[in-house]
Amino acid sequence: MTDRLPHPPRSGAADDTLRSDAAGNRDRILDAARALFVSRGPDVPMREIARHAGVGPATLYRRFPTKRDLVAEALADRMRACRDIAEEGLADPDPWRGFRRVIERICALHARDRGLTEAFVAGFPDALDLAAGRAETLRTIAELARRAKDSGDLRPDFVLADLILVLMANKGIQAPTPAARAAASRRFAAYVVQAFRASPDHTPLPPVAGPL
Amino acid sequence: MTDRLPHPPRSGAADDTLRSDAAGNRDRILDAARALFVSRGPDVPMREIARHAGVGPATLYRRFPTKRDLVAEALADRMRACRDIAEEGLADPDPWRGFRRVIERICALHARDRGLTEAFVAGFPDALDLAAGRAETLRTIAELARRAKDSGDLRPDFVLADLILVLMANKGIQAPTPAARAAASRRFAAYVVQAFRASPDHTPLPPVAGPL
DNA sequence: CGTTAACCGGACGCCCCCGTCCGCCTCGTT
DNA sequence: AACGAGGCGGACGGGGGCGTCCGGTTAACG
Repeated sequence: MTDRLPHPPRSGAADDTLRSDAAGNRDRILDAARALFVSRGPDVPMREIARHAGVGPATLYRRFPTKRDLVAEALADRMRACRDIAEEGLADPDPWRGFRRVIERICALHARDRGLTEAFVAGFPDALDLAAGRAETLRTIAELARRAKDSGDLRPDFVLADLILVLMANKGIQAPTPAARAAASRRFAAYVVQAFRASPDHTPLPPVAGPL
Repeated sequence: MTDRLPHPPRSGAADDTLRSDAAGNRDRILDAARALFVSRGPDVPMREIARHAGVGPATLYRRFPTKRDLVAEALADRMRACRDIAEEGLADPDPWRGFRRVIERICALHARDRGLTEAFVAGFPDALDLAAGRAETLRTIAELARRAKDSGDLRPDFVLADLILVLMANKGIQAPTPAARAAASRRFAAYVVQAFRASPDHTPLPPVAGPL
């Protein structure tokens, strides 16, 4: 109980006390995972990622015991991109233009790999990095939405859950090639922006949650 | 070549020269398939459907050699419902109101079971019944859209592919319970209607297909 | 340059799903 | 009542993904 451990219990963060080959493999695994998530969706077998990275399955599982760990690490920078997009939108002097660009850019980002959308929708509570990034992004967008409502451009009955709704819907868009999917998502985002825009005749929106 | 066959080559339609127990089993298989497609999505294993119907796997496979056959037969009435919805919309004296109702009702229908959406999006060329129903539905909606554009209520840059886009997006909507999914889809459909409505400031829409 | 501990990947066993074959059973008819 | 064609479901072999163990290998350090 009182023994001093030869290695301090590795904190959750990426341990940089990794042997050089191990670190290289780790990076290659992450690269392969990112590439495959984009090209073949988030359901690629772990095996496939390992093969593509040129390592054995054991190495992959040792470094990332569960697929969620791998996804979390692989998607960390995308999540940061989401945060940046939201903050750039908030920085726009015109709240509505900022909001609009946020919708367009986030849809485009999420059209690239759907794993990010899953992280956003489910917001899995493990993977703290992702959850934190998600929360901060949503907070920023909420503030942006408030300002856009105040300026009278965003419809007042918009709620933040509608953004999740749009991202889920965006995830459903399929196309034979990544380029086609991007184009379809772009058009979809344009429609969404139109739908969110305030309009003199505001037919009331159905409630977010169904009747209890 | 000139022999008269004891049984005429069974036409693609459901053969009614089926022994009574076989017919009963066939119906129970279809009921089980419909129920499971709704409650657990279109990816339920064939085994599960057979178990739920109280028959063995062989019986299921004998009656429906491929899963696509089963899906086609199970979804035939939903597809008919789509057709009816479209025609009722076309019958509405106000084209825009008809169009709007078609969007709402078709989204609701497709929110119930996603298998129908797959049939609509992919429009698989086997399963002739489904393909025919899909084609007729789309033709009717195209005509309705033309009228709604003429009346100035539907934005002129709407194309029929946008309906497919919306259905794909609708398919992406997830929720813990069927009721919640229905509610979310309802709200989504309302947004879509708003997006499709003609507006004085028509910011140009991104093209349907991306740059070549 | 030698030692050692960490790392590597091939191989294993498990489970689930798929599609098919075969011996028994049952409906429909004579 | 008895027959036979058609139907039935249990059982089989194949394939693929998953998560883990172990003997060989290699980086790191004295």
